[in-house]
This record gives sequence, structure tokens and C-alpha cells, in this order.
Amino acid sequence: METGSGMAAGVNLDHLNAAQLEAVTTTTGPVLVIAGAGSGKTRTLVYRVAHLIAEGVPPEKILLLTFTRKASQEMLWRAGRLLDETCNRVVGGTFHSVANLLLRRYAATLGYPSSFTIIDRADAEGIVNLLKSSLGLGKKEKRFPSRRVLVNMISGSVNRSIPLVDLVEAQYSHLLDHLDEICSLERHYHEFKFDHGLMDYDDLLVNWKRLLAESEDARRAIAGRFSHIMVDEYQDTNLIQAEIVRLTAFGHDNVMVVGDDSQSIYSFRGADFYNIMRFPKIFADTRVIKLEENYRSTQPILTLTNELIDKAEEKYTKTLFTRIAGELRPMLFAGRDDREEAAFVVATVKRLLAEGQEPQEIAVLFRSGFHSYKLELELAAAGLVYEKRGGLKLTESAHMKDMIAFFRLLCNPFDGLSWNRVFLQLEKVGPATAQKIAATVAAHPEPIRALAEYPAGKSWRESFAGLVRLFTDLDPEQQRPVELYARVRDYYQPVFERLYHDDYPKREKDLDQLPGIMAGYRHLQEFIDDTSLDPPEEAGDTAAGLARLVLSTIHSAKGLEFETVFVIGLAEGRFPHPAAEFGPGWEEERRLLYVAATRARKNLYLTYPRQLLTPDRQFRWVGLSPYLAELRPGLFVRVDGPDGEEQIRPVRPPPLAVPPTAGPGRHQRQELSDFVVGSRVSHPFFGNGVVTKLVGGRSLDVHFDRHGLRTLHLDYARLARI
DNA sequence: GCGTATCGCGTTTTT
DNA sequence: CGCGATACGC
Repeated sequence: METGSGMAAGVNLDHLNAAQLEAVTTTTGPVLVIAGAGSGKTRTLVYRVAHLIAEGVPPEKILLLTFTRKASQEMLWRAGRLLDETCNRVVGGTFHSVANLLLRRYAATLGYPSSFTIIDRADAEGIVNLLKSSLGLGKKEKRFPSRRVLVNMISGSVNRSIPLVDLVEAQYSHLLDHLDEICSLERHYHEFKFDHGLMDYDDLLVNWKRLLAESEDARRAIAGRFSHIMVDEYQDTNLIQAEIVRLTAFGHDNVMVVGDDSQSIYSFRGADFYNIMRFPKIFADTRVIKLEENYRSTQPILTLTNELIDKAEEKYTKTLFTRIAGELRPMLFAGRDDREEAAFVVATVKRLLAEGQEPQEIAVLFRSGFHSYKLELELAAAGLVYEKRGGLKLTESAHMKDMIAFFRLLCNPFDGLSWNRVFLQLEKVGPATAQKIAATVAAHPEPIRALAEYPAGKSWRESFAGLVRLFTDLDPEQQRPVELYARVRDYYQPVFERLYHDDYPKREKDLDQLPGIMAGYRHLQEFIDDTSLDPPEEAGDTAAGLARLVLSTIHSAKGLEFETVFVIGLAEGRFPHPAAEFGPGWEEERRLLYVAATRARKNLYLTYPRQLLTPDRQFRWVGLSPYLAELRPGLFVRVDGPDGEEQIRPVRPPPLAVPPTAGPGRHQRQELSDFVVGSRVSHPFFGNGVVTKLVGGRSLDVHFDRHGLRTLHLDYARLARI
């Protein structure tokens, strides 16, 4: 193998450091790269691809799995700069999009249904809702779980690949009385999806895994297709995804995964950062490489973020350093309310723009979508254009879903949900009638014929006939997607104007965008898949390439970086999210703040309102977010508003009154008195160690054989005596 | 019982 | 903005 010189068969590896170079040139066997924020994770992966291709590995044998679509696009774009068109042949994408591809390709030959439509979360909720009412579990029943909780439970049980019953017991013990109803609901939910050829996001992964695990032919076919597998953001994978990686690498173990345990923020979706820990156990002879140099932020920013994450209870010991000079300390601003907070952001943005900063290099980040409403108003008033990420997608708006429902039906006429949607658009047809027709039509072996033969009601016969005519006219085999669009739009236009009469001109812009998007597709199915898996962005002015300021939830900003970052809403009650309980949830919120702050290259502004509007329309005085309040002073500079008399008062971080059942899957509470200094204990993350000190307050110090001294808290360190 | 219009309220995070 | 509740008319 050629290293050292920096040139490997034409790829210049000069600006990788020694650790990265080792990761990149390790051409066989499993590699785990533990890398801090801004340490060049993605770059390392891109170089690895380039290196492999330069060494003669066919690009189509490389599988590159990323977590978000944006990340995979960015990665392939970067690879393109090293490799020209060769990189287009690399198989890359999110777990979900690759699952879709493979299932369509292989599922049929192996006895799984290959004709399916992908449904999003809202549709899943819709089904659950439908079933709830048909099972007689009315909304009136207060003690029965809400729709949202149910959907979370159902998808959560799949995501974590644990039986629903156990999940209810562990997390929703107050629902134990309703276990039978919930289990029957889950069964009905799966039957409904199966009967209508629908797959939710979790099904994609579960079926991919089943394909690999249950059929040797499939495993051979799929695993044999790839010789090298790479996964970015490995800490965001759940158990199913980890299994998929293991099974796909079957026979060669050429896996390189990159991850940072401090950036694990997706546990609500079943992600488990212990996957990183388990990796060396699953793959023998794993090479573990640590990247600790940060190439993104200045030292003052890094000092703050290091300290922030240092307070976390469980993490790999990893202290980032940088060689980037910079004196500017992060700034903290307290506004009287969220209006004043917004005004500060607007004024500062204006100043930065005047100083010549590019708008797309400025980002405002927040915990929840609605935290930015005030700011959006202020920005609009100041005439500043912005791009909002996270929250509602273009294809999630009602009018777009209406339109797409027609196309979905052309691909999968058994899709009862879409039928329902289409019938609801008819005048004089409401939920009850729509559901009845949809059920009849979707159950028929030839749905389109069933539609034509359906006995329409008197009051809606006319409009129903129009719908029938539309479907007999449309022919997905003969007409191109754009042609289909024209015909559907003709039908939908009057419906649309009636349904959304208050604001239809605004919504119409979205519909006009569709043909442009559809023109790029030869087959309707691909268009449908892409709109479910990768919703197109709202075009607006992007076509003109107008650079815009970025407003984003922290989750959607993951993996990105900006010259200037504002993190707003850093107040008690906003950050952490009030529902985050003491324990793992609390720690995840901390990591979330860490992710937000580490997006910044040069300028970091932290802001919060001192006053918040509570649900009961009262103003409540709130303090700084506990994560910042507990930091030692001097890490940031206060640039307070007019009445900056408030001192940073330390806030006790954990609400200690929380019941001790918080620990996941634990049934008895452990007491400090259960442990004595000198006794051996074991921890799922750190391994074995010796208790060295009982700190009090339910904390104790343990010296671990492999990880040194750690302070652990009994309420969520899963500690066992041995 | 069903369909439609209107008002008021609350909003985690996402593939 | 999307929803649930509510009232009204068929």
C-alpha cells in the first residue's frame, strides 16, 4: 500500500493528518473513527472513497450510507471534485433511500411484495386515527393515549426492535390498563398497511433487515453487490441499522464508520450511541482511530463547547483542540422578551451584512420550530429574506398532498389513504362517505373499475363522474409524468380554488413548481419515491440563486457549519425542552446544545428572553438555560439589553423530585448505600471498574480499568455490582 | 347522522 | 398553521 508520500494512485492526500491518513488507507477490515465536531469526518470519508477508486475498486461496489439526504448530496458533490463522473457510480444515500432501492430490486424475487407506496408520519397517524375510530376507541376517552403517543409507540417499538408490550411497560406504564387495545391496534395497523401496499419509514428498514437475515439468497445477492461499506454519523443509527450494516458487510467486513458520541441527538427515533461502543465487539480486529483536532472553530468557541460537554456524565474522553486563531468570545444576550431577543438578532445580522458577511454564512438555530416565529416577523419587517429549515416540508402541505395523491394512485391503486384524500375533495362528501368509498374501491381487485361502477350519491353524482373520467383518461404506461400532471391539474384546479379560497394564489405557486420537478422523471414511481423520501425544497427565489440567511432547527443543522451562529431561546422552559426528564433525556438536550454551538466557525451568539408567555397567557420570568448557567463565568461575554441588572444565578440543573423510575428498563432504584468503596462494578459503556469514592447526592466515583476515573449518577448510570 | 363553516388554541426534534 | 370543538343546516 502506498502511503507517506501523500499521493495514492493519483489522489492527493496531503492535507489529511496522520490519523486520517490511516483511516483512509486502511483498505481492508473494519475501522471505527471516533471524531469530534468539526474534525473533518465527512472529508475523511470522501477521501476514503477517492482512495479506494484510485486503487482500482469499482465505484459501484462502494456503498456510502449517510443519515440525511443533504449530507449524502454534499458528500457526493465533494467526491465529484476529486473524481469527476466516477463518483456518480458510487451507491450512496440515506439508509431509507437505499432500502427503497434494494427492496424494489430484490424483494419480489424473494417473496416479498415489491409494489408498495411509502407513507410519511402524517399518513401513519391518519391510519391510526382511522383505526381508532373504527375500533370504537373514541376521542372522548380521556385515558386512552392520544394519537401522537400511539404513533410514537408503534414506530418506536419497531425502531428499537422491541415488542410493543415491553415498550409500554418501560415508558408508558400509565397505559398498562389499555394494553389489549393497543396491541390489537398495532396488529390492525400492520394489516392495514399490508393490505393497501403501504410501507412506513420503519418498514423500509425492518424489511431490508429481514431480507438480509431471513433469506440466504438475498444476503448473498445484496452483500455481494458491495465490497466496501461506509457509514457517516454512526451514532445516529439504531439497532436495526447496525444489524443491516453487519449483514451487508457479511463475508468481507470492509466497513468504516464515523461518529461522535457527543453529537447523538436522535434517541427519540431509536438511535443508540452505544452502537459505537458495540462496533468493535461486532467486528473483530476493528481499528479504532480518534480525531481530536478541530478544523472549524476558534479557540474561544471550542473552550465553551468543550466545557459544555464536559459536564455530561457519559462520553468518550475527548478534548478538542484547534490551531485556528481568534479572540472573539461567544456572546450572551438577554432580551426582555422574545420580541427584544428577535430585535437583537435582526440588528446584529444587519451589522454583519454591512460588514460584508455573506448571508448564507449566518444561521439562527433553535430548539423547536415555533421558537422562531417572532424572529420571522421581525426579519420580514426589516426586509431580510431567509430560508427556514426543519418544520413543514413542501410536500407536507395539504394542497401538495392532494395533488400527489392522484399520482400515488396511478402507481398503487390499492392505496386506500390516497383514495380517501381524493374523495374528500368532492363537494358534499365528508370523512364518513369518503372512507366508505375508499374502502370499497381499494378492496376490489380492479380498483379503477370498482370506481367506475360505484353507485354515487345523488348530491355528488356530477363531480364523482368527473373523477371517474379523470382516472379512465390517465394512463401511466403511455403518458409521461408531465403529461399526467397537465391532465390532473385541469381536474384539480377548480377543486383547489374552492377548498383554499382564502389563500389559493399563494399555494398555487407550489403547484406550479411541480411540472418542473416532474419533468426530470421518466417513471412516475421514481417521482413518488423521491417526494416521500426526499421532499423537494420550496423553490421561492432559490432558482435565481439568491443567497439567504438560514433559520433552522438544531436537528436540521446537523453536520453543517456557518461563519456566524445565533442560538436563540436559551431559557429555562425552552432549552431543554420542558418534557425532557432528568436522566438520558436531559443529557440529550445538552448534546443538542453542543451540536448547535459547534456549528459556528467564528462568531457565536447565545440569546434568550427573560420573559416567556405561558400556556395560561401569563408572563413568567425565566432564567438562563441551566446548561449555560452552570458554566464557569468568563467563557462568554454578556452584551445585555437596556436593563441588564439580572445576574447569572446558578440554576440547580436536575429537578431532583423526579420519580426514580426514570432509568430505562430499571425496576428497582439503586441506593448509594448499595455500594462500598473498593467494590467492583460494571458499566455497559465503560466496562469494569472499582468504586473509589461515594460523593453523595446519589453520585459516586468509579475508576474504570480502561476509561479511568468517572463520576456517575445512580439514576441513570446503568451500574451493576459484580 | 352527516357535511360544512368558523373560532380559538397549542405547537419537540426527523428519516 | 393545523387541529378539535362547536354550532348550524340538511
